[in-house]
Amino acid sequence: MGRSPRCEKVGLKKGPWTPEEDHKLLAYIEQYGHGSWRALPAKAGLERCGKSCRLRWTNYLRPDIKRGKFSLQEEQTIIQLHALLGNRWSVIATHLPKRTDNEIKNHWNTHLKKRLTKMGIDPMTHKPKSHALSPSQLKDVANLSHMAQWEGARLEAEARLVRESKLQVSNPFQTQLGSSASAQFVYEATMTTTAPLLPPPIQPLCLDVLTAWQGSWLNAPKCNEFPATSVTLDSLTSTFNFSRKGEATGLSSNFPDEMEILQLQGMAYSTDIDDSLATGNENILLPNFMEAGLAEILLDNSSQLYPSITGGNYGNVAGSCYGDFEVEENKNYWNNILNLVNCWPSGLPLF
DNA sequence: AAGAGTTCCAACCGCGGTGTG
DNA sequence: CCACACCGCGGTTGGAACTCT
Repeated sequence: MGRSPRCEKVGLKKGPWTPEEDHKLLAYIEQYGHGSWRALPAKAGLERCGKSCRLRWTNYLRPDIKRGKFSLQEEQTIIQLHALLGNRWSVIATHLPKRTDNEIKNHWNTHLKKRLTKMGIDPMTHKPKSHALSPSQLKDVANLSHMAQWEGARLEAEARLVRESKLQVSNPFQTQLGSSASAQFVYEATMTTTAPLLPPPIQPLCLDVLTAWQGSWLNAPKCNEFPATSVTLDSLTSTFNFSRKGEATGLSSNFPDEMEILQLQGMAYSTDIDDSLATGNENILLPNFMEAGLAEILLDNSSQLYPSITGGNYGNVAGSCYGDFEVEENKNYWNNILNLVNCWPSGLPLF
């Protein structure tokens, strides 16, 4: 059966979009919705193939897209979800409000992958490089990888449910909200606009695999033994101190965006942020992964904080034993992934 | 100032899944 | 069941922008 060529028709334009083309596409979709992408270019007066139009819309013109730098919170979420899901960018994008899968994929490939590599973590497996592990740890890692595969499959299935419920939202412009809307929002929108047939969003179970994973690290032999952790598994929030906007550990300068995300995700924080900033009341409850070491590790000045990572003399990377900093980083790294799941509020689905 | 090297990201390509007649 | 068309996804690329020497 041969697949027919798509964008190869003679006369169809390729390459960068002009403002005029953008305007045509935007105007058409706002008025009529995209409908069939195949038919859209002719109707909209564009000399492009439908596929090119779809890409331009979903990755650039959609009104709910946030552009610009990724916040630290977003980067953490990407890394944590990538550890569970791998390169399933569309699924990951459902957890990053206003970000497209293409943007996330680009950011991963150009920034995050390199930073993980520098940390001595394999960006594809999210495991420390194997030469640093003892045989018993390697065995644990193998077992837990198997469990993580199951967990990833479950999360992906839940993401599929969300996508399916989105498709049932009747208003075409609501469907254009696409990946940015939280599952709860989609569920509510669906319940108010279509027949009440959908089940409520699924509340995921605790991610036992990662608890086990962490347990394996904490029971590691002396050489790689982690110091007593300050982040307990059953502590869903922790006291987070900061002096003012952007100066806190783990918060980048676009602080309001991060709080917006936390609110979207239903994260608990006890004190009104603005009041705290104004009055100097600095104790605010935030999910504990916000204060963990990964935040600092991922900051661009990590080379000063962690000289061993970026070529300094600290630690013994070449041998079988990590330096204390790197051991701590690996522990925090997995704590963060675990916390992403454990911190998820009971009222919101993870996917 | 200029050339070389690097980074970044919008856009393209091709595959697989799914719907339809 | 088959053939085909459409859509969405992940991988890759080309060139603009930026940085370094």
